[in-house]
Amino acid sequence: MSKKKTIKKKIFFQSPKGMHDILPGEQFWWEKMRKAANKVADSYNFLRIDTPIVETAEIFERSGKGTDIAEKQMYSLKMKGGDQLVLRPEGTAPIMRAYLQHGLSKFKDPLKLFYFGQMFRYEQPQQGRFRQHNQVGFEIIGSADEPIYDAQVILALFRLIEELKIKNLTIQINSIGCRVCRPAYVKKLQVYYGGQKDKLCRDCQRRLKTRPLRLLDCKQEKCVGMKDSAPIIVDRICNICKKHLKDVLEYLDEISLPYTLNPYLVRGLDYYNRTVFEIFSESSAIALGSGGRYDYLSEMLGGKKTFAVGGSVGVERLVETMKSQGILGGQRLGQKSDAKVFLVHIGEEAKKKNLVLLESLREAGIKTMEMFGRESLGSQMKAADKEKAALALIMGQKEVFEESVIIRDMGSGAQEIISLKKVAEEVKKRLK
RNA sequence: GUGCCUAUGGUGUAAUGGUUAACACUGGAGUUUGUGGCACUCCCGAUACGGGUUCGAUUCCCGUUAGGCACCCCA
Repeated sequence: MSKKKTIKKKIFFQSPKGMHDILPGEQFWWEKMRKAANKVADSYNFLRIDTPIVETAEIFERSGKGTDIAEKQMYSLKMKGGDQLVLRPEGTAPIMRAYLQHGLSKFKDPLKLFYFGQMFRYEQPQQGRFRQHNQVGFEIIGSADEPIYDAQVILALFRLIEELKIKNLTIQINSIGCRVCRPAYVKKLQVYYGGQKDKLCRDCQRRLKTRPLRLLDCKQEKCVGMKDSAPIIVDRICNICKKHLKDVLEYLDEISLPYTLNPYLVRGLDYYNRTVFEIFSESSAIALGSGGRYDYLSEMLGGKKTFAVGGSVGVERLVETMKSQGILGGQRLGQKSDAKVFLVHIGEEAKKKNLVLLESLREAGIKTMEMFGRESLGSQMKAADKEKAALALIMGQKEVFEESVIIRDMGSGAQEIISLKKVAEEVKKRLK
């Protein structure tokens, strides 16, 4: 092995597992995401909120009690003073924390908030699952548990995904009841499954105690068969919850959103009550977005009773879906600049003058490209061609002396000499 | 955390238990220091890492790391 090689190997690093660089060639989709999120938020008047990327561990320990997200998948940081901070694994609890901390209930009721930020979960990466990922979320927080808010959150998420031209969306929706009626249902479920415990898969035998609702969406064959005659949650919830669900569905009907009532849908986080939902596109089995009502979260965080509903979409999943559905939005994938003017210099003096020319074009609002590192005219022209420039501005010794520049139409090859003073004007005229 | 599969230049692919690891694209220089597209020439650039078997390993074996898929879980 040569010396050169060993040096190279030593400085070889890669991004941490499950975390990715977003390279220039991909920024196009991300920009599209940001624009779509801002547009939808703006048109429904959701106000942007940003919370720190780290929070006190206890926020998630309380809000995510009993879930893998809070108990196994958090990146935790031990501070010098001894307190524990964690990289946020989800966006809702921090927002509720901010809502309570700043007394945002005084600001507006209900308060509609949205966010776009990074979340961290320590888990095995696979398709659509990363250790660092981005979510866009919408939350409606206030003093009333109006079912129309549930519909509004779903609507906003749905429109956001639609805005990205992702096709054939469906919404799966369910109600998981409230404090009053859910425990009775869970008990019935445990009795039903408990009676035939040995027929269950090993995971489900464990879940029977810890997370009985999860039995309903187990994918193991033997468990799937049993769920058909299992008690159905929407039949067992209390009348108030039933009414709430019915109203949500009616609102969705009113705005013609395509939903399916899925009695087996349950959610990961325990702060949810009543409405839970997930949004899918035809092409993938993983949810693009999800959410639900979380009327108990504020109390779990030590605040007073506050009603809330919210949901989020996974940005990486949306980008992935856009790619797989061939959604490019018209522009080339590559890093081609959209600048149309290429500055070419011949010689040192011309290079200096081009720096000045570049500035005056910038002041005139004209985007330019150049390759100051290249010296030969030929290779600069080649570059101008490759970058698909419409015009080349060529400056040589003669032009420096005459305070002029050659303007060349890259399409026709026609060129003429014009005075430096008139360049900006002429370029603008030609680009029209 | 568990299971299965994978790992060759920046990208996509070849090949081999034995000389200098091949091809295409991309990138750079030139043919053409006052003019691009085509063409031609040249150049940069790789066997993920660490062990083992062997006279010899990029190839076979083990471990690690990373990636993919599935489970768990979840956006």
